[in-house]
Formats: sequence, C-alpha cells, structure tokens
Amino acid sequence: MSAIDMQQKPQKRPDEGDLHPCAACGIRDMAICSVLAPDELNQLVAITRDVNFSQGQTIIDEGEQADFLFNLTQGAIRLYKLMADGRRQITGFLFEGDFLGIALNEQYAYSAEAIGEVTLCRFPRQKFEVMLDEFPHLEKRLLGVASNELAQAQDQMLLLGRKTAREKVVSFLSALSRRAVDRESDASPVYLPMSRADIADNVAATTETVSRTFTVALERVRS
Amino acid sequence: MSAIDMQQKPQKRPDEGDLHPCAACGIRDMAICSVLAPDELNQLVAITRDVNFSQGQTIIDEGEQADFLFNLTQGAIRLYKLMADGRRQITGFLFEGDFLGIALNEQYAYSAEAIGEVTLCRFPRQKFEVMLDEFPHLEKRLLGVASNELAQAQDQMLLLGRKTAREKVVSFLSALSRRAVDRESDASPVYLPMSRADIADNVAATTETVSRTFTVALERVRS
DNA sequence: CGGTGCATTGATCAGAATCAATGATCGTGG
DNA sequence: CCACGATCATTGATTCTGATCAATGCACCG
Repeated sequence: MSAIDMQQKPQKRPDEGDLHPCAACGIRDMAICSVLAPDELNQLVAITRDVNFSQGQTIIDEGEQADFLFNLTQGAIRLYKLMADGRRQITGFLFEGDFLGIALNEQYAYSAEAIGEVTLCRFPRQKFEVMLDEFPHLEKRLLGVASNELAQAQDQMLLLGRKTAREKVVSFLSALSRRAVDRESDASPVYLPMSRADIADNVAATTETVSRTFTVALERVRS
Repeated sequence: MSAIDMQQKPQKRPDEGDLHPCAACGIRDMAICSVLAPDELNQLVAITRDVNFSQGQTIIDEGEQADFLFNLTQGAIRLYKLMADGRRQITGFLFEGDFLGIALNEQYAYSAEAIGEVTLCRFPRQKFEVMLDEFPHLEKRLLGVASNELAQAQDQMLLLGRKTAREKVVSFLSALSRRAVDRESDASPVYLPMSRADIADNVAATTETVSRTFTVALERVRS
C-alpha cells in the first residue's frame, strides 16, 4: 500500500490542556471540526490518525474500497480521473482545511495525489459514519460541504464546456485567488503549487496553451 | 430500508388513493420520501404543494433566492448555467423521482426549465430544513443524493474536458440508458425527451456535431 | 398551403492540439 | 564549484477536430 509515515505523537487524553493534538492545528476553525463541541472533538480525535505523504504519492485511488476519509491539514492535493489511454482530468485541488472523501460511496470516485509534502488527519470511514449518526450537526456540516462542492462542480462544467482557453485560465487564477482570500493567505501574487501540466489537466487544455496564455497575459500587463 | 417498502409495492389503489396524496405516486420508492415513516411522510405532505410547469417554463433561476426545493414527479427538466453572451452549459437532466435543489445555499446555483409538461412536489426551504433537523435519516438520505450527484459531476467533468465528440455522445447515450434501467423504464430504444440543442449544450458540442455523430453511428449500425 | 421550428448535410474556417526544439531551473556527484 | 542530466516551461511550425456559416429537408399546425 502506501508509504505512510508512522511517526506521530501518542494521542494523550485530550482534556489535559496543551497536550491536545488539535491545539496547534491552524485549520481547526475552517475544517469540519469547527462544529464539534470539545468533548465531541475528543471522540473524533480518538479515531483519528495523522498521516504524511510526500511529493507525488498517491493518497487514494479511484475504484478502491473507500475505507478512510481525510482532513487536509498541510499542503495541497490534486484530485483526478484517468482514462485507459492516459488522458487525465483533474477535477479539483484541495488545500489546508479541505475535506477529502465527501463522496461516501463504497468506492472512491477519483484518485488523489500529494502536490509536495502533505499532512492529513485520517478517519476510518465506518467509525466516522457512526459519529455522523451521533452528531447530526456534523452531518449537517458535511451536507454543507457537499453542497459547496456541487456548486463548484457546476462552475467547472461551465468552464470546461463553454469557455475559451483564455477564459479558462482567467477563471482558474481568479478562483485560486478567491480561495486564498478565504483562507486568509496572500491573494496576490497567487501562489501556484501545481505544475503547468496540472493546470492544463484541470482546465482541459495543454501545457503549451496554458504557458502561451500566461505569456500573453503578462505582455498585456506590461503595456 | 424502512418498513414502508413492504406495504408499498402496488402503486395504484383507487379506494384508499383518495385519502393520501402520495398513495398514487409512482415514484415514492425512489424519491427521498422513501426513507420516511408514515407519520413523517404526513408531516412532509403538510408542507408540500403540487406545482405544474409546461414546455420551456422556468422552474428556478440561477442567483435567485432559494425559497423552494422540489421533487420531480412527472416529466423531465434541464439544469443549466448561462454566460452573459448566451453561451449555455447544461449541467444535467432530471427525471421522475429526482430531487431538485440539493445545493442548499442561499441562492440557486443554476437555472431549471421544464422539458415538456412537468409536475413537482414543492417544499418551502425553511420548513424543509426544520424537518431535516427532526429527521436525521432524511438528512442522511440527502447527503447520499448529494454524494451521487458529486460523483456524476466528476464523470461529466472528465467527459467535457477530455473526451472527443464521439466519446461524448456515446457516454451521453449510455448514461441515459443506464438511468432508464435504474428507473425500470425501457432502456432500448433510449427515449430522448430533449432537443439536439440540449444534448449539444450538455456535452459541449454543437447541434451539427451531435447530429453528424448520430448519423455516423447509425451508418455503422447498418453495416 | 405556407409558415415555423428543429434536424440534417455540406463547405470553410479557426482555435487549440500536436509535433518539435530550445531555454531555465535544480539537484547530484565528480 | 562546475558539469551533467533530469524535469519543467517556453516558444515556434504545422495539423486537425470541431465550430461556424449556409442551405436544405422534414414534420407539425393553424
């Protein structure tokens, strides 16, 4: 399977102050955890394991049994689907605080790879679902997340289906910028952790087209 | 599955049909209502109104206040997004039993129009959300629906971004066929309630391309 | 009938893909 | 420290798929 880093701090009784594993978490208030009361959070922590992946490693694989769900705490991830002949569509990118695995079907609907170094909280799906039954507000939050993703997916369909190469790149950049604002990191310049090939496979173009579009845009900025 | 299934096989019972508005409903066991116990269903019915739309009428409008959610009981609907210059992307089609309005944000994320005559159950959103809080299993069901739609959206992105015109049409037809099987109507020949223009705007092509692709396919079938 | 809306077929064009080469950046080991 | 190779980005030349433009066919309907 995957080369998961085993090293992690033993998860102490969370109610013992600063030893709480979530205490230092920078994304607590944007992640799904934010809706949990302290004791509920402890229950979640009890089924959580921290896992790490390095550059290019596969986190989940389309079609595999969906045994785990994740919360991305550090780094960035690309989600994608592959065709038999290698054509790839990147359906989205995840950043710190994002939830991975919202599609609660039996199998994963897409694959996910680490862009650079990545850290996630990993939850066993079975146990997580039990928690959903216990905490309806967590379920509600998840429904909200799904709802947002659905809206994003609609936008992406419009982009893929009806926008020109130029418009695609513009939309891609401004979406990234908006997300940066949301997570209160710098919105300008926009940081692009992913390669041109990743961008191309996200907006359905080639690396050449993406590169050329950037160049033209820069020329315009200069004049 | 709930206890409802046992008593609900026969679809039409004229004598007891007059008593309960859902008794004659052909889609009860595939719609979200299927998870509700009889008394819960009555509560839902209490906030439900039946509404009708005819050919081409707008059911919801992108950007408008999302005051209502729907269950499609008869007919077919196209969901779409428009760009300022008229370019259109049809993000999906809904058929009998499908839920409309899963994106529970303040505004509708897309527009919806009737293809032919359409009947829906309409729920006021506020009241529906109260019911979600009362009946977690309904919420769970909705999360399942959202999950499925998300997976479908991923597939559509792959289609729009990386498939050839031919592959798009093939995927479109087989998806329709699969859905027909699911709803136990005829899967062959596939019934196409929507126009060529609708198909084109769904798979991101032109009517000409769709038409030509059909023609070529038919020629191949003959030989 | 003639008119209207949709579907099909044909001819040409353009935007982005593909093919090909060069440039830039970075890590590694001599 | 520099040379080398690997990887990724940029730029250029050519091709090709599907869009656009245009005309005709077909069914339905007052």
